[in-house]
Amino acid sequence: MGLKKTSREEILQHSIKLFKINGYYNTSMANIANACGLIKGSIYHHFKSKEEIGLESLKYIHKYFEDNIYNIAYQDNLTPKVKVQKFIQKIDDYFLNSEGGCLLGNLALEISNENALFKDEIKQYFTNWEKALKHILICCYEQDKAEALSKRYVALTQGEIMMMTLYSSSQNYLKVGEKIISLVK
Amino acid sequence: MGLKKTSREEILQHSIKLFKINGYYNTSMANIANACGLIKGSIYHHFKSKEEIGLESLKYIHKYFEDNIYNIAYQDNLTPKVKVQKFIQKIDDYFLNSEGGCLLGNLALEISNENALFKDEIKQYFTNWEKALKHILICCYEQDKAEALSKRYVALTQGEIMMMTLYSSSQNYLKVGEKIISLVK
DNA sequence: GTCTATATCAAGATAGAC
DNA sequence: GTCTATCTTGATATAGAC
Repeated sequence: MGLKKTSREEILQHSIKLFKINGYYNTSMANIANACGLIKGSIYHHFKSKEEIGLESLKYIHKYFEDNIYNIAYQDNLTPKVKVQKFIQKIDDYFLNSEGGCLLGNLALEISNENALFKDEIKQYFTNWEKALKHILICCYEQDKAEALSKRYVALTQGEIMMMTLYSSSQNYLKVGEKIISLVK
Repeated sequence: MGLKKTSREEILQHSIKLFKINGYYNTSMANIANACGLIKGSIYHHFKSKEEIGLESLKYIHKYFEDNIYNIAYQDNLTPKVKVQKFIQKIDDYFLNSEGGCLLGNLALEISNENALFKDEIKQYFTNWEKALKHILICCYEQDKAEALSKRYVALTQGEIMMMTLYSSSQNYLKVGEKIISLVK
């Protein structure tokens, strides 16, 4: 058994958890290193700066959503009803098990004003979320209506994640998904 | 004309703006002092710590909402329709002119996990917001429905503030208020 | 009430040994 | 790839002169 080599991905996963729960500025390189069983200097072998870790963390989550959730909307062998059910199911699986809520939503409020790269990534994440949902809803609604519904439900989901985190209760969050599913006949 | 004496309130107003736009941890005592035309050491004459400024900032906003917005719901000389119109109008006036969005929403995601005092204040702010809206909606809906609608609209408002800040567009935010108003006949 | 000056600590980051 | 050690900066906070 060789010695454990810490991978970039492993560092990102620990970073994501810390950023979500404690925030970006309130998470130090020492905190990240400690979570990985390293000391802070060692992290710089894998990433050139904290900002790079932050941006890669956002991209990592974004890619997960693209590959596992948004893509459901474009699997045109599925019926719209099945699509929306799978889509919501995957989103719920993620956020009901995500301590600290939504990293991209959190950082949108914490630092998107300060960092254009972070802001662009976060905007793309939300824009593509809306696009995917719209692509499902287009089955039952005209363009403008489908788009308006999608935007509203992404915003509402973020608002409910905020409340779920604050009140430690998933009750109202879950109703959002049910409502979206009911929009598709 | 005597020399300007900096008041606690003046410091809070500058702090609130900085916290909203740049975040809590990313705003330093030096930033706050600079905005007030002081140097950082001087702030400690007015507040004993940054944490006290943070908590007082939350309470300051919360009190503004209580005294100027939530109270509208309890002015029982007004009709429900007028109440909801004034209520929404005041909220829109605030957030459409609030660079950086909602301080209490922002700090809910940035640090409520870290600071129980902050978290309690933020929860009270949202709970009282929901209660006030429910008190208006109770004219047209039964208890449970009024409460569910209130919670949903507070969450949606926070989600739309997030999107408004991110995309620099108030279009979707404004539709939320229209929808709430239309709920009351 | 504000200033200068400073104490103390923790942050991000780098160099070089192993 | 990880470590020890260190550099530099900026953070919160305090003491005491004016």
